[in-house]
Amino acid sequence: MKLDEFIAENGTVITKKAGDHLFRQGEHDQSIYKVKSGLLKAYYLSADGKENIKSFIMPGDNIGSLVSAWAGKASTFSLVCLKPSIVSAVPFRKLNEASRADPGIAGEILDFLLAFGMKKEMREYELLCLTAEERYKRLRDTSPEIFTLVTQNEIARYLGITPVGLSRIKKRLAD
Amino acid sequence: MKLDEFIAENGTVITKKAGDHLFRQGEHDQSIYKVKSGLLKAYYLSADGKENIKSFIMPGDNIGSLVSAWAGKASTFSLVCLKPSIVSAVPFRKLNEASRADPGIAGEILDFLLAFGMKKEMREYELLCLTAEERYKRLRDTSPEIFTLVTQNEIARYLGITPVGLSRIKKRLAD
DNA sequence: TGTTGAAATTAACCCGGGTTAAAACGCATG
DNA sequence: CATGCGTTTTAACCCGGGTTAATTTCAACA
Repeated sequence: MKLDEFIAENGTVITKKAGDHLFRQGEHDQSIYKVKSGLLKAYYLSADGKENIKSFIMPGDNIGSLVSAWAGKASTFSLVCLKPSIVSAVPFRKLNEASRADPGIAGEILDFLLAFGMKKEMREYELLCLTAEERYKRLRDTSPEIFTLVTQNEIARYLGITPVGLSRIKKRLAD
Repeated sequence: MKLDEFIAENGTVITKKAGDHLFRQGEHDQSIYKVKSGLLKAYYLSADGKENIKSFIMPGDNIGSLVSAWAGKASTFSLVCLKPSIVSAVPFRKLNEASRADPGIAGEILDFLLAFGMKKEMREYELLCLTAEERYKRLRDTSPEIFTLVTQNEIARYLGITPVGLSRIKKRLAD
């Protein structure tokens, strides 16, 4: 658990209320966050003001804008607390330096990135190959907890459809 | 360029004809491939036999099934040559060991995974937030070469629509 | 030059989900 | 208990893309 130690030593503990942002789309943010408690969501805001939810982030999860932290560009998404949350933030630069110096940390970061990559692959698969209805069934079967934590509105935006659309799907399945 | 050296030393050069597979969905494959020449595509086959293209892989690119190589599970996609191709394959295990031992290689693998993660994020964004028409325009503007390399059929399957749908979009835009 | 087969276009019909707006359902608060 | 506000449902209409099948285009080759 060298990585956790490193974050404990070098990270800043941040306490946020529901509705508070850690960063917003378009801003630069060089931190990687580890969630200690609470619930967050990462979302895109499209040109016409529509919200699309990238992911929900739960205690134990890591999150940060790779594009911003690594490539130094503006973040493509926003990160906001859905519930009061405590996270620890560590500058990506420090993490990167540490990984170059300490093989143990490098290994864990590697594992983390591989897990991250696999998760993204899964999401890509779902968005590319499955219908909205199939994505809904999958979410219901694999992450039922999420339905008790967020509104249906947000589930819909995560599935890539509107709340109205989701309501219809549920109705259709109830027959 | 320590990583390239490592692959040159430890990799196996493989020559394939157009149409040959490196691996198929459902199989186990522990290799990471670096493309020297040619053109490949990674694709999903859904239950009803529909093909969805995950990505095109060009010379210089790396590809492999993370799920299979790292987690030891069956690959979720197939990898096939669209043109005669030469790739070098290196077992993921060796790469992993090398990265634990050599910080230089670890650093490069880290960079690779970060770049990979960013690419996936971009794709997730496109599939989640953009319409098929917007995705088409984006591809046309950012990777025009691809249109000279593969059939429209494959462009469509990459965009997540049918060839017929793509033809309609082109028509619509031509006014 | 004509033939053949793959790729691309077009047309007709269908359907899932978007959009807008109205109704119904909570559930907290005074 | 009544009020009010956010969430969910329902309804009506629209539209993009799927599906199927016919047609056209084009390149390869005899």
